[in-house]
Amino acid sequence: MPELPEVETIVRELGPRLRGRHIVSVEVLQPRITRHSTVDIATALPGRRIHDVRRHGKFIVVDLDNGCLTIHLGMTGQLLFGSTPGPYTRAIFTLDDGSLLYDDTRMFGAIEMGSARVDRLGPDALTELSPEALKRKAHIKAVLLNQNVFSGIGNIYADEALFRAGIKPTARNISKPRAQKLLAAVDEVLREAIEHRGSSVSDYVDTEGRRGSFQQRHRVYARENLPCVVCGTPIRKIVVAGRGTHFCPKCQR
DNA sequence: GTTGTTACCTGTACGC
DNA sequence: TGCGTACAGGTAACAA
Repeated sequence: MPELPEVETIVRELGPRLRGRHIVSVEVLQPRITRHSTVDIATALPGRRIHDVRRHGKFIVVDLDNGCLTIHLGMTGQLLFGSTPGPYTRAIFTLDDGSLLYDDTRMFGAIEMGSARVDRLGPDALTELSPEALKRKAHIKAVLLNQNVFSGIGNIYADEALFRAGIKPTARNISKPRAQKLLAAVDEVLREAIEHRGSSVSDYVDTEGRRGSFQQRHRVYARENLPCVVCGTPIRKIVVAGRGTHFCPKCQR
């Protein structure tokens, strides 16, 4: 499931490969993936030149000579160079020097013209964040997952950051010192994950089909009933904000 | 405006 | 082996 570190890894690979390239044609094999687009990308994109590729939260933004294209990988989206189309290929971008496939088994991802959805997001989680933004009544885990507060954090890194900060996922209205500690943990865990090219938990791979390795460093996520790496207490799993949530009942208060 | 719940979607794991 | 069911979690839409 691509969160900020996985998308950052992909964007770093896409940039050098796409900058300056021209889009020759686009074939949309599954119309559902363009459900958010008010413009038909198959007719709008051919002939356009790619200026740059950047990221905001979990969104990939491809800057063109006449606007931009936004890609969200959802749960299972993949962008692959030099790959053969398969049963889950949802779109094929033919460029002047090759092709780029968009594969997505569950089709939670989306491709659209413009940046309407990106414009509504909160600040990127890797930028300077204000602890005041975390001052909310909802469970702190739900606050971290709220992309309008700040964008890029998903279920894995929310659990990992809360563990490092020693904060229980169900805490509410946390104090400023605790919020500052949490923001530092968010920054630390995201940067560490980027160094390891993200976490490959289900089927995340980069543009060359390679897996990340940060899942080997998870301290709580997907470690239910295993001993806490700090105190040995079994890691518990509960549901918070409708998501599987892993934490150490002793280390996190 | 804020918060919580549900739907969408399909592969995988599990029990029978 | 084959079938049915639960689960995983990204965002959007809806209800309270």
